[in-house]
Amino acid sequence: MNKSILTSIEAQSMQFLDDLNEEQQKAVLATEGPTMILAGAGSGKTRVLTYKIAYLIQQGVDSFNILALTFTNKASREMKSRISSLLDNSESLNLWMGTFHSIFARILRFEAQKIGYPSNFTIYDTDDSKSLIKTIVKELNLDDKIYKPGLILNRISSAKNNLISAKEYADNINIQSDDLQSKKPLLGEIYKRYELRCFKASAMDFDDLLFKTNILLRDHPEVLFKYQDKFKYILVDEFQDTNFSQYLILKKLSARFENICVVGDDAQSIYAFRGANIQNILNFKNDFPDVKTFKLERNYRSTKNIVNAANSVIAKNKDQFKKDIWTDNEEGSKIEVFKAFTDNEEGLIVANHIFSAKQNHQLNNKDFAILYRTNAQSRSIEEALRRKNIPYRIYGGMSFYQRKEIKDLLAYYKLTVNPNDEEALKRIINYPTRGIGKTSLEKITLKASESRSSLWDVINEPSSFQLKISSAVLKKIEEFVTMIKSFNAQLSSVNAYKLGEHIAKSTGILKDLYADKSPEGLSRYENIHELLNGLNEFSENYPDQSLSEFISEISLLTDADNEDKNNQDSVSLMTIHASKGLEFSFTYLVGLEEGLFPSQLSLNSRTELEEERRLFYVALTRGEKNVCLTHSETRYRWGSLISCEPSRFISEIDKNLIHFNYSGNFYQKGSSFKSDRESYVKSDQINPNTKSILPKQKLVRLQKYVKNDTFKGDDLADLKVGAIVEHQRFGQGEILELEGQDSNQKATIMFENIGQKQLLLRFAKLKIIS
DNA sequence: GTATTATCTAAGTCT
DNA sequence: TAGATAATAC
Repeated sequence: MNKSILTSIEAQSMQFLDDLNEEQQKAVLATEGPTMILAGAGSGKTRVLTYKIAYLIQQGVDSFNILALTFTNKASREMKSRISSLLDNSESLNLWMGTFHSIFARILRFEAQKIGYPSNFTIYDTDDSKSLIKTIVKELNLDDKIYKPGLILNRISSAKNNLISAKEYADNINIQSDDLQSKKPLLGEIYKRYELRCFKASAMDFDDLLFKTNILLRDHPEVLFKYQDKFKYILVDEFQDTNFSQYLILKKLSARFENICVVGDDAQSIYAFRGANIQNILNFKNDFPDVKTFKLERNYRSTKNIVNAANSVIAKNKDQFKKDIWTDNEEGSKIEVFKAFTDNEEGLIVANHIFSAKQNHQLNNKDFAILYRTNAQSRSIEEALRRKNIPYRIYGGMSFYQRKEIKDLLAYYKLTVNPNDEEALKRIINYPTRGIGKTSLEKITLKASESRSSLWDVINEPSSFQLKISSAVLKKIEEFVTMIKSFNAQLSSVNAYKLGEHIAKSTGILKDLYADKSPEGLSRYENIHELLNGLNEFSENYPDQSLSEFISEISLLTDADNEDKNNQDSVSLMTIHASKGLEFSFTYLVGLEEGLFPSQLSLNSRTELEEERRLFYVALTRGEKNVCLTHSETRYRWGSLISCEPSRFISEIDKNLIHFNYSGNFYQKGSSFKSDRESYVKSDQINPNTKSILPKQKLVRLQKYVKNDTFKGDDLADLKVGAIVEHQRFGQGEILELEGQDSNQKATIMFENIGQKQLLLRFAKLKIIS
């Protein structure tokens, strides 16, 4: 071997390692065999993963043989680009890197036939799943107040995450008695039907992507062998948040080479509710007895005060691994606490604090983050930021792809790709309205379930199902089918953007939204264009990919994956869950109140309360320089005002590390806080350039009112206020008021027996009595 | 079948 | 409060 090449490689690897501390280096160098890296918050675990992959490639491992599972697709993009710059080549593009869901969706598409699915299967989101469950509950004539779709989906989801099939679920005696006790004995039956319907619709839900992968690897040894051989090195980020289903996939895939490296922090496990299991860390030690373990305990992110405050909180949890997180960073300022009287005031306090911190510390908006427990809390914060003219961006919440207009257009795309997609079909068969209404759809659904066919089968050949529908409607159905077929025929021949645009135009969606000139209508129209722009971008980047690939791409996007298009400098608003892995110079934690954080629903059990505490730990450790906590004495919930106690988590922070920005006893209400409060509220001046913060809904109502109120007095038909008229059904009455003109003229009539009614004269057949 | 209005009920976190 | 559903009118 040429010695000079070897030394240059060695020199390069040395360069790598120089960026890492000793423990990180050891973790990177341990490439062979199972390794577990327990990495505290801010200890540079992403860095270790990135360097480890770069090191592997540099050591001659083919990048095609590396599988890396990250928590978001964005994280994977960032990691890839960092690896590229470390290696100064484009090898990272060949890596199999992404979220569990997107990686295994990709594999499932490739191997779909083996488990009886077509490769163009669609992915049902939560709304689709709930809607399907709802139909099933209705079909079984069950009470949807007992069989709530959301709860049922949770139950099915956790079954799937524990690899319990519908049949196993229904046959299991323990589960049966559980469900009987909760008065839902037919859950197993619903699960069975749900599975069948998903299969008929060629659809998989989120959990299926993992569940079916397990089935695939279990029932097809040759497939398992193929991927075992392919993924010679497997790396997993955020291992503490993997569930049993994911763990089993990892275990199977790594069984041959056992080159598996997992990175995680039990203190940051916050997804138990979707099946994540800290026990996986323990299982890992059992399943891979010769595992090498590394601990990263040095925090590079936060000040001493923040690190110690977080440590003092997490120490209250009984269930945890011993760790000693420390930092060499400056001491920094104490955790600050502010109290507000209302949730709106809480928003103002935060907005004002950001406003002055920005000036005092010369910071940009993007150095600030406001974190909350529930998405609903963002509203009052947003309003305050708008008043202070501080640009912000919300991550999560009602995400772009969940909007009605977007889902409508996407449903057309989905149906084009997979006509069996029942939820997509139901969504758009009568949107824009084409005269195929509820009754017709019910008839079609009935025929479909009678013959165990898909809705598409029925409408595709109505005659062979003896569908009893008027010929006029039948014709409309036929037109609809022809339209979808024509889209489908263009799938492989026409560019994705061209076809997508064609669909938006020819179905009338664009026209329909264009016609709506209300503020919401306008924004819906813009949203459709945004989707089309995204599609166009996709088409330009991947010219040979069809609409089909676009659909599968976006159905697994996390909200954190969406890049800020304008790359604006803005304050980040998100739930604590969404903030995992991120860091911000100034972090605000709002709504620290009992019943909100910790959540009311977590107070029943220690395990759930401990998860809330870990969540608080995650939140605290996002902050680099400064962490502010706020709580409010009152808060609107379900439209009514409730009073709130400060969260127990505030008092769990070491007293020496926290500063209450209101004098007097913390638990004493009222007090001299008032002066603080006044100074905050006073300094808030409404910027005249800021748009009205009147809710959109109200604006619309106002416009409607103005439009209809053009009182013109009597018009055609000689009808006057005070005239006595007779109506076919309502009998005699007196005209109290007339409004509108021509064909829109409307009369308010007081009928003798029925009382006051408003009728459109165009429709109401009235005889004039006097 | 469609459009408007009235009533109900729900918001915990995410793929 | 606000979105979803049921009721109502044509």
